[in-house]
Amino acid sequence: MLDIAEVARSGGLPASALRYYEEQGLITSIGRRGLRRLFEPDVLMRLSLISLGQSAGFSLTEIAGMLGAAGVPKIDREQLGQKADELDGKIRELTALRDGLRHVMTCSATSHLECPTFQRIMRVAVTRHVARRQHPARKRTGRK
Amino acid sequence: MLDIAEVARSGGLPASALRYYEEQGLITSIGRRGLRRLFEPDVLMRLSLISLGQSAGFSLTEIAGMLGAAGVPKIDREQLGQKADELDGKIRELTALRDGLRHVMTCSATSHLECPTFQRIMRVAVTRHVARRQHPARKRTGRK
DNA sequence: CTGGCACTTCAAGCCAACTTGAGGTCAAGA
DNA sequence: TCTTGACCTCAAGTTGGCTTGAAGTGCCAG
Repeated sequence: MLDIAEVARSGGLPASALRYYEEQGLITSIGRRGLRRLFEPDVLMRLSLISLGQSAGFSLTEIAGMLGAAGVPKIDREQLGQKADELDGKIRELTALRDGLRHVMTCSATSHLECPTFQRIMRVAVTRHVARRQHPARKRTGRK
Repeated sequence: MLDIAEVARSGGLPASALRYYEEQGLITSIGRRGLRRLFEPDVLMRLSLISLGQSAGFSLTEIAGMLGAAGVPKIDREQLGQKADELDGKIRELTALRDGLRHVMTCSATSHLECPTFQRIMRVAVTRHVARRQHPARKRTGRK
């Protein structure tokens, strides 16, 4: 059993964030010592996954969905597959974007927007991206 | 020359967003017809790149930096390399995350947090991720 | 038993990225 | 010429993900 300060320290985020996550149902405290929340060590793994999910561009709500509301993995397999496919698309975009950046570093066209190699690289990413914008896999709150 | 409505239509985003982007220096209108902004067709490519950058998790400010403030690609090569490296890391994380999701779909351990295969897959992503959180490549406004 | 300090709650604030609304302008068609 | 409707500006509102501040509580040290 870890108290909130320990979780905060090992998890690398402020206690306020932990309270917020609990409020949002992303983590659960397993009891109290006095006022202080107590967590199982498990929560650290969960925090890592949350952080990972965030950096993958998912909202806390979506992450809550993937993790299962209360530690229970009541996750819908089909939905998971969808997420995985979304990630595939994103990965390909990022790869193209990265290649684009690397190309710009070494190519010395005055305007990269006119460099054919750059255009070719970017066209891949952009068309994929636009396609996904037209058919959003599921509701997205903010504009992508 | 495209008027704002045409850009909005082809670019797939509302005119309000275009005005906002201009205000933020991400795009430039090349004149007015009456009150109405006019843009060069170039702006469409720029918009795609902006959208792409956003989906890669960069802020509008960072994107402005990469694109060069005013169409000029006054981009610092070293900084670009850094961005590319960041993307590499992110790509590896997303790949692991995707594998994790696909695994969860097919593995029927009652709690995935206890399934060793899942743990192995996730450990890769998580450790990379945590490492990057400890040494943030550069200032990040929002918490990752 | 008495502090003190780290925790607690709750409300309000903050930033990014836009959107919405009120009130204004102006080119183009009838 | 005169209307009309799509644009304009500027201020304020919205959402997500937290942080901050004020006021309270309770374990542990002394």
